[in-house]
Amino acid sequence: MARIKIEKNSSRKEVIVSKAASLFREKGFKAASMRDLAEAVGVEAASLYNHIKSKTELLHELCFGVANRFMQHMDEVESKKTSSIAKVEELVRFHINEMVNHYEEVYVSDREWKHLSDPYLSNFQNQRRMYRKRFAAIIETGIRNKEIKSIDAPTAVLIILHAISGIESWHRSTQKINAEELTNNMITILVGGLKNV
Amino acid sequence: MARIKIEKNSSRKEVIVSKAASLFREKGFKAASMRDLAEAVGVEAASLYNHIKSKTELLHELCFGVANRFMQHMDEVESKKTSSIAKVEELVRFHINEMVNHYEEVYVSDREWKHLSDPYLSNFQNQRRMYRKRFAAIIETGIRNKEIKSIDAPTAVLIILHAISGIESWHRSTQKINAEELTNNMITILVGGLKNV
DNA sequence: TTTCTTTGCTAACATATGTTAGTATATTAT
DNA sequence: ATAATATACTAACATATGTTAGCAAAGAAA
Repeated sequence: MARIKIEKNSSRKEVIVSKAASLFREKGFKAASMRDLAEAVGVEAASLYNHIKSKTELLHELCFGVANRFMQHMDEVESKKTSSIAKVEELVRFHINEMVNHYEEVYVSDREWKHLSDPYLSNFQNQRRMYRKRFAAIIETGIRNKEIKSIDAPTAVLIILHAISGIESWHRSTQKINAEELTNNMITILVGGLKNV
Repeated sequence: MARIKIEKNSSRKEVIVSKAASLFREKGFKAASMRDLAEAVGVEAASLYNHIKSKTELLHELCFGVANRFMQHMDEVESKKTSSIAKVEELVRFHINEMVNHYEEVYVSDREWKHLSDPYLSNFQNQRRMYRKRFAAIIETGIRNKEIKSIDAPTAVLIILHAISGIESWHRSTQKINAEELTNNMITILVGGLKNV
């Protein structure tokens, strides 16, 4: 009888969630079927329901898992006593790092959250809005301090976040430059583009 | 009997394609059903098939319509005898403009092309790859001329294109700054981040 | 071993979905 | 007015999909 293989310190549910991430990334949430997922996991579709409640639950887990990590990091950054530009750089580095190392989950959370349903949907949207507001506030402080060019802070946030999500293309490209070089290039352009000379 | 209303100089098919764009943008290609589309158009689902061949055809029309406009613009830019940085700026302005004024189509083309099927899929992917290569080539020339910072050109392209696709968030935000201001801010950060000082 | 719990399987369901057939009704051309 | 064409409608189909019910087998606990 087939059985879901687990690594040490991981539940069967975690295996399913992880496979779901890569499937949702590849095909999109709607287009990825539970039968696809079952096959990826090596089991029949019905068997998945011994471990999860529903397909949507998989999306919850992924989206809120990612959102929580970012929120927690934001807390940490805000509490530091560094310059605004340093904070921005740290946020950017964290985003890049997450996108490089937890590609599938972050990507899915970013692109597929639309398919959440209330109350999760509203909750997620609020978190997202809050995160961006806090990011923008840091930039605004930087502008007042003359560390950062005088630009519209929400626009800057929007540019930064979306630019980073472009790492998706990097992941799929055949001749990748290495991750460190990628990070440095992104910092140069994004943070460099903000800095007051 | 219900009838699809058309404006002057537009076919019924164009009305359908346009409504499809906004539906695909809102719900995603897979999640948007032909019945949804029919309702948006004001007609029964089966009636749509007097004008279109299939649901996928709608996606073709949208994706290739957008891709062709960008390709043609790239031809124009390349043939100009301006500096590299000016070319980059013109490309960026065009992208922003398209994203602001043809939001739905551009967005759908950007996010939903995965659901094309071969041979269209490969064709689209090739066009996309080509476009980016040509964009990167312009940046590389700029680097050799010392107009542009010494960075990895493909990474720069990736950042620029994805940053612009972030205009999606701007479109949905309640308190939008105006389009011109948005453009200027984006140019400042993106082109400013590239320029050699 | 015996009992209990976990995990898997087959079968089936209800529903949603893209699409086609066949027919009726407008609109346009003769 | 008549014929021809374009457009719409109802009904139905085949298929895909999320999920549940009921049972079997495997592993852990006693």
